[in-house]
Amino acid sequence: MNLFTELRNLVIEAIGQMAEAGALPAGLDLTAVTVEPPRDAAHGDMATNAAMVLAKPAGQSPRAIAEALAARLGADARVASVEVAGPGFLNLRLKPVVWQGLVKAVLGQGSVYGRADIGTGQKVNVEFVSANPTGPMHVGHVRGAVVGDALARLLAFAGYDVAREYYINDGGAQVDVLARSAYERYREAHGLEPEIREGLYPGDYLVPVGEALKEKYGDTLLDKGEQYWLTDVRDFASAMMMQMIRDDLAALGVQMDVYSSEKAMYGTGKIEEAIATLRGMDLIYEGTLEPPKGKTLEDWEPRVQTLFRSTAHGDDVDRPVMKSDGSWTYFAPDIAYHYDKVQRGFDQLIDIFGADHGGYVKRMKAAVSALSQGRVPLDIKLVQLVKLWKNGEPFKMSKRAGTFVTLRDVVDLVGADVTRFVMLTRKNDVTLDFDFDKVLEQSKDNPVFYVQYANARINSVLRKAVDAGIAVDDATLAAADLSGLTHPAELELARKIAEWPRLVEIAARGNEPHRVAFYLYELASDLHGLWNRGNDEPGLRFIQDNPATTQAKIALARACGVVICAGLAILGVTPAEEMR
RNA sequence: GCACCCGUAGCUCAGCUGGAUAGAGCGCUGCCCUCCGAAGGCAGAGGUCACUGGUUCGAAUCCAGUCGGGUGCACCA
Repeated sequence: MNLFTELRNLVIEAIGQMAEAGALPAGLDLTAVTVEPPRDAAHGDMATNAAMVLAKPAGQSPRAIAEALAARLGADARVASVEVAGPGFLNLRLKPVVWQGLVKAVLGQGSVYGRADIGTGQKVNVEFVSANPTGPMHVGHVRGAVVGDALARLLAFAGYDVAREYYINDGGAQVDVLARSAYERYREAHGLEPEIREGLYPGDYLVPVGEALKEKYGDTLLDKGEQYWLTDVRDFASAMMMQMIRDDLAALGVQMDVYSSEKAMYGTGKIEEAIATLRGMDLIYEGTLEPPKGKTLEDWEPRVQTLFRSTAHGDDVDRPVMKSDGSWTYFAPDIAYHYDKVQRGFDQLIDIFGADHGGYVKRMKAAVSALSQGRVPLDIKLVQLVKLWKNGEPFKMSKRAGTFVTLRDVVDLVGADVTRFVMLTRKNDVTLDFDFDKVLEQSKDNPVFYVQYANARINSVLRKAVDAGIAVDDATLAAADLSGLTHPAELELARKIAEWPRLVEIAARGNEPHRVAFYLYELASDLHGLWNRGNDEPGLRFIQDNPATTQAKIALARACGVVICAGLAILGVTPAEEMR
């Protein structure tokens, strides 16, 4: 049930009829014809640009087309009035019965209302977080985790077949550092003084790892050279770190479908295969890169390396896949990993990166473009920094991890629901201020509270109705007589509810889950507005003396609640049944 | 030097992939609670959409350039 597509179909039909009648040329391209909510409510319920879009190809003036089209649209049973406005807009007003029907439809469909099928079952892979398994997740990861997860939920709601994936960066030097750091904690567990040298990870989250190592290996690793224990300790420690990360993600309500390991790709031939494939396309060559300009590198010297001709696919310079010593760069397994995703049959890939990886975007897109022969689009969302505030000043905390604020710190302080919602109140490419005081405030300034409060009010009304002996289950409400819902304030709320499917489409097309958060705020605002008007106009209150009237009004409130819950589900936020 | 992101009300930010008189919250100003739904409500002021060109019926939105701010720039991950 999407009123906007229904009305657009009406417009398209009318244009077709005009073409048949000879009033318009046949075979016009109608893709640009839109039916949208006008920005100004005074312009009616819906507006179409059809006349303006068709004027040129039809060789007629916009107003002439608009007048003729208006006559046909006005004949439809759903349309109350049509007017030509401005440069050729057609403003439609719909009859109250249309909005009443919408409320019924929402109640009938329940949580699937708004579910779009723009995905048509296409397989999408959303890769996010992908933090190094060297410690607990910190705030910097939280935003990426929330955005990725909400995006996955949004795309699933929009009809895509979504897989959430985490790429474990366990193949590089940083896990060796982890192993050495854990080894010191292992020595510590034996009562020896740990030597946390410069460059090792000092966080005390490694203390339990040291103890676990002691439990497993006893003293057999003590006083042995690194070559004896590095591999084992590394695997052991990174596995423990991954478990911790999984727990952190779970605390945030994020569940991955697939964990892929970088290390696991070494020795399988996958990297070699991916590079060979590129080589077969003449995109791999031996060469020397120019030194970067404007940035002085003291130790720069020309080196012959194996390079990927990423410039052939839109990058600025070619990128090395092999170091001068013959080992792979980080980029090589990442190419292989993305190649693997392509081979697994995904129709679309999405990566969520931290903004500091912005320089990596073009080469990754180039690689996917080459390896999929342009078939699989890769969208990379860069997630900007989160600045933490408390008591009006930048917030630093070092509970257990050294110098950074962990995911757990944040979730423990404000809860997963608040964390998630607030992280989605900005689009991804803008920095976000996270103020611990404000996000916990119970007032209108706080969007989380505001939306939750709206849902709580709706539930409160439902409970009161039940207490009064009025049946308010969805089936009853959907079948109730809603003809009493005619007040402009009530229809305005219905209008907002009608926008939900449209919003889902827009948000999903742009991979922009934050739009859902903003929509919910607006929807809550309309609900609160209607509620407040009940103060002055008792006739607008949801609970009335007449049970039938009450049912009609509650049907509207309940429809609003259905959408709030659906929206919150996409954000991964639990709806509040009541406020405390 | 190059690339990417950002620049919208005093502040924090939305803005439907090109639509009409550019919106919201905070802050500010003025009204409104003996009571009936006030963890508030109503109304108002506040804008050269960084700047300059271009594309067209129409630009905050697309393109080019300029100016500011941020980030990243061989052999790290």
